[in-house]
Amino acid sequence: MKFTYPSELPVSASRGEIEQAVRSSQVVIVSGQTGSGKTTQIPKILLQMGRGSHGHQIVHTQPRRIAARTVADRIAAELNVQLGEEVGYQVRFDDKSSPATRLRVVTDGILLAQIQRDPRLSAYDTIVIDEAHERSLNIDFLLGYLTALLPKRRDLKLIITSATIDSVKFQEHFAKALHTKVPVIEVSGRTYPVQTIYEPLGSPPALMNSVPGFASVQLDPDSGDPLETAQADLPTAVARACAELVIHSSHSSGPRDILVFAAGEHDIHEYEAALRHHFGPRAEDMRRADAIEILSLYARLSAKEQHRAFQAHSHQRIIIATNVAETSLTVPGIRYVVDPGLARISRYSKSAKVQRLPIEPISQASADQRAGRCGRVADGIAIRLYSHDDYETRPRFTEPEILRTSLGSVVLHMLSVGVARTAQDVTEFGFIDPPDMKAVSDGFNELTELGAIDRKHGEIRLNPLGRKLSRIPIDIRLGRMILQAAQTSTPNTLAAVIVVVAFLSLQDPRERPEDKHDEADRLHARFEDPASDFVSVLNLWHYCFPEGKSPSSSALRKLAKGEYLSFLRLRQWHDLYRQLSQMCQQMKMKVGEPLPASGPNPEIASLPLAQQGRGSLACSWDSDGLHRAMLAGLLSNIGMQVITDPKASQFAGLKGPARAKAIKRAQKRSRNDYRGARGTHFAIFPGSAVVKSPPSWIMSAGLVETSRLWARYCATIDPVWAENLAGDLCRVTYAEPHWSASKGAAVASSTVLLYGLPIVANKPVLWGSINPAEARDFLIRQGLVEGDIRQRFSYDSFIEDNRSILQEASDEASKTRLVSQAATEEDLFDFYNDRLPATITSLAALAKWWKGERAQRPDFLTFDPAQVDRLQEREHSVKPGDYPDHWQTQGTDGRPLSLRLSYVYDPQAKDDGVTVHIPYLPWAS
DNA sequence: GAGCACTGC
Repeated sequence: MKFTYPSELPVSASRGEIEQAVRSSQVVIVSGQTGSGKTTQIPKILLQMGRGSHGHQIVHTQPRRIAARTVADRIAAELNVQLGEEVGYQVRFDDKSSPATRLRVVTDGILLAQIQRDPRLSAYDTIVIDEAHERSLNIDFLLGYLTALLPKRRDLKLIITSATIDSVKFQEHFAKALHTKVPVIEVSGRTYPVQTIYEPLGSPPALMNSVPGFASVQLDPDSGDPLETAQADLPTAVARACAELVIHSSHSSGPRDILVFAAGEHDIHEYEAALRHHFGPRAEDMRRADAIEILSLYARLSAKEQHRAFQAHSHQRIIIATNVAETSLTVPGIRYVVDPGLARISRYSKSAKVQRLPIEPISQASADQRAGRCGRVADGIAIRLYSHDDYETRPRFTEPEILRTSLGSVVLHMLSVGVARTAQDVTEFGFIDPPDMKAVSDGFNELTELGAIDRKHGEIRLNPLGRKLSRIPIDIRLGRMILQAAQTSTPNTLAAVIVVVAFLSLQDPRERPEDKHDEADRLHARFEDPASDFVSVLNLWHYCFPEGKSPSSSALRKLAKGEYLSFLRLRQWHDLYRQLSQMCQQMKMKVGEPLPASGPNPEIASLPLAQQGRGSLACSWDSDGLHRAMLAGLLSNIGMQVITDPKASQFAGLKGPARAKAIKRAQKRSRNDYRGARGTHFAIFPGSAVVKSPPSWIMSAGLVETSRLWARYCATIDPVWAENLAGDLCRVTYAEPHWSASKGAAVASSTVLLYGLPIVANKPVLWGSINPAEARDFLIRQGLVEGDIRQRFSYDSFIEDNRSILQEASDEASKTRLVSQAATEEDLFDFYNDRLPATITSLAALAKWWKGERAQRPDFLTFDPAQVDRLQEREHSVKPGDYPDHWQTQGTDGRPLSLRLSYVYDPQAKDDGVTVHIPYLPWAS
């Protein structure tokens, strides 16, 4: 290794200071703007100091994969070593490191994952967290974890690099937590000055006014709009700012491209239309000498379309971009920036528990970052389309992500590493900005919904499912689907679920180029399944990866090109599928093959690369199994269709065909309206195939609120599936309890509610069982729905005694109580006793028979005679999904044996859950 | 009838 430090990089001058700080302190903060060279030079300084040796490494984290690769590449080149030897990198699917590696550049997610295996991070003696000011969930978790770890590992050094303004916050945090001095080393940037100009809506053209003689310059000779035109809206304000900058550029030399920031795709189109209107032929005819090329840039664009912004070009350019251009992508040659000051920010709604994407004013830090994008090649100018006062009143920083997302995965991670056992542990963990109690308890609730945790005496612990879940490197809801699929007996269902889960964790590989929407839609429609977007996904998979194998790169590239699919994302999809299925195999799950549901769709069969002969294969996984497994992760994303007929008054002003058309549209719209969990309302996203004929019940993989609450990918479900999966999340209400002479039983109508949705409605319940799932099951299975049970229970007296009370009970709660009391153990006993096979003469035989019953009905309470003593405890808390029972049989000694379980409604119980008293009496007659 | 950007054992 050869250590040289380019003298033109500002950080080189601070080398001595940095070395000194790292020697004397455990935590060092290096702050500096882009271009200071801190990212590449600091690791070199550390290596030269001798860190990253004696069996320990230096780990350097980057927020993005590409960055991790390129940083490692550049450092290796500067040190003149082979990449993968002393300097290596590790990102998902790609590990270029060796035993000789002393410096490992990784994404922050990789380091986070390593904590699980190696909680003390003993592989490292130095950790560099780069770009800490981005404050992503991963970075905040890492910094929080390291806050707790550093006192236990005095030999471990932490270097944080960040933008200047954030460094104070990091310094204060670590100084306070570790009771030491935390040096901050300021490194100047190597950027050009940027002039910031404020032009709020309706104001005169400030840039031109600052240049004598320009005030009356025409925006463009062809459009005839003078610059003074008061701009009432953002698109015209954007156009005027660009016009000013174009004029400015014509009077100066050097780069002249303009970067316009927009909040989203919709805004991009609006700005583009305004710009084309203003620049007229100059924006159309690229053969003109003064042509202006208008491009857009956002993440969902195809690779080819994105690439255009980075290609060399001769004419002036205006690039309209979303936030991708703020941090992830650096557009070269930008001299000017136009910043309307808005962005879509992801927020988590605490009341509705859904993700929201509102358009909000950006923070000062974000505005400065945007302005900084034009100072990289020459003196720049940034025009802000809001006032200086507006800027001053904005928040200093964008709220860190940890305060804006659901915390389920953070909590899961903390439980699995063992740093938290209560919600308080989480809020008191060393986070720089600790989330509040409400957000944390929501995180715990999410884990409860997924069945990942058990609560005991105020302490929360991961159960086996939760422990497995924490090992699966994907979103926890998606991980839950995998674990559920692993439990189902149908072969190959797990493989199908993995295909879908992998799809859902990546960007959709289906592309829709702006000018070819229709053709792309038409081609993609071949894969559509009208009832489930997830089956569509599988159809796409079978088309792209017949036989489950990835075709050669060139074949896949060719296929992708003609089908409006992204080659890169298809490959990522396949990579992730492989990673997940290998992992499942390691966790001893039977994966199988994701074979087509029912042979190829005839449409698909006619396509060139289609797998012929699939039709002869029997269905290898069942569609119900796939959807049931997925539902385990999506319980709070179910929706019930609400049809409200449009009112005539809505069409009062319309006549004839126009009226008919409006009514039809309103009717269609009214069918796409769903009541979701916790009183929310949502609609199927127009891109989903399910929207064409909205089913009465759906589940959705992802609810996001923008213009309204949209369900992105959907599938039809049978809501009854949710009942067993939800367990004690379900609430049961009873109505109309009465004595039915024909059925010979107390009968009530029960409704099972999940998050306020009636997943099982108006089902008759016999004996007022508190477990309507069982009762319903019984009624159907035993053919008792129409009621042929002879009246032989001892209900008469109970009903006689309580008839008036039952009829008078007005509120649901008291009805519930009464009906529950109606279920006495005698009734259960009689019923079951009648069904016991005569051959049973001992508890062991009873258990055997019972086991057979359970095989068919897996939610039965486990009954093991060996555990009988345990049941003698006076009180047990039993989930409604469990099935306590009541048995009597004869022992080998001829004496009757009985296990009696009875329900007792407990009005004192805080939850709607039911406390069950289980007196166990091996009867001695 | 239309959604910001990242990331993982």
